[in-house]
Amino acid sequence: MTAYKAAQLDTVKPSRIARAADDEVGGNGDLRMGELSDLLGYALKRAQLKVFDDFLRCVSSLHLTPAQFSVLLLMEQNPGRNQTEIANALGILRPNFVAMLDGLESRELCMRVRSAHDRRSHSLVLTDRGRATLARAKKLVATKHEARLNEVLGPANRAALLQMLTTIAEDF
Amino acid sequence: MTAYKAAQLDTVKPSRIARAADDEVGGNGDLRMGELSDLLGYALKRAQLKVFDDFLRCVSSLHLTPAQFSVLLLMEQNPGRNQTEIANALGILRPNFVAMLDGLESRELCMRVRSAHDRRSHSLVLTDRGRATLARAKKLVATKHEARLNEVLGPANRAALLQMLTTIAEDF
DNA sequence: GCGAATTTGGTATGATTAATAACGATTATC
DNA sequence: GATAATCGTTATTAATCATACCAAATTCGC
Repeated sequence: MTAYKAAQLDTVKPSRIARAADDEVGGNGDLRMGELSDLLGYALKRAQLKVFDDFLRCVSSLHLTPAQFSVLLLMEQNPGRNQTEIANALGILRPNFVAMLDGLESRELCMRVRSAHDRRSHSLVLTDRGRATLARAKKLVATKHEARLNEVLGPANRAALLQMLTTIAEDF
Repeated sequence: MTAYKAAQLDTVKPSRIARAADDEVGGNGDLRMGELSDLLGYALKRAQLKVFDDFLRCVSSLHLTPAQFSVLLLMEQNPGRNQTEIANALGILRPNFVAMLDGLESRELCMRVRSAHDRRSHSLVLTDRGRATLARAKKLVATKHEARLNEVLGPANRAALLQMLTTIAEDF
């Protein structure tokens, strides 16, 4: 089946597949990881930590966290939206979004602008500096961070991985 | 290449692949997610949150978090190891592991036993109740949690996903 | 042997993230 | 025009993660 073929994609360290089922050591000392090696959630979390760590390294010169980067990206893609909309789109709770915006605004990367039609809400817009910083961040992410993932996984595997993760996030 | 073939595994909601490159809405209201949809780290985190959430649901009757489950698993696979060894294997810092063990021990799922050879260290062992709870947890995880992932992804995709995540966690 | 350095479990503490309740100002509803 | 809902915000708590440090026990160098 095409399905089984996927399981043996060989650009991804085939040696790992050959591990005996019950004496994996997962790189940690010499402890047996047992069925932990087959737990998707465990692998998911470890991978996520590594990827976030690499992201931070790659854009460290701009002092942007993954969360901040995603906020700036959404502002660029959706100029004029208010805090609730941006926060909701990212799964950030509105109260927690306030301090985050304070930080970005104090660095003059974005601005809260009182909306004319609804004077309760703040339209969020990038400043010129914000746009410039975002552009530089995008370049760093593409050429350093994602490029590295492409090396390790191969472009096709990376695409397949992204698709499966999106599927889990949306249809699970 | 076999690589490209992986990218079009079609058991995983092929409709998602067809999205236009620049007006994805990611399920959130109607905001444009932009290049966020192509950020592996973003997809990784969202998927991880969903999976952990489902894990919690599936084993809620046993009141076990993913972290607690992994600790019990490692105790079973490596009986008699001390706190430092178990914590290190899971990437838990020793100070933070203390309260965690306090919780498990107070529920009589495991015990700290003074080692005879080295009276500083505590050998960690599962109690009978701990073994029983772990067995039930394993069953719930396999038949509810991982089974659900198998449904959404298909078994082969699930295996490929697990392998790629492990690759990232280990060789990145 | 003996003193110095190391290791183990533990405490205290701080930073970060995540979640809930509530409030003033504004807008929408009826 | 009174009531309800929404927006940004504050306050607060819980959970997670990290660092520095301590006493007891062990190991190492000599």
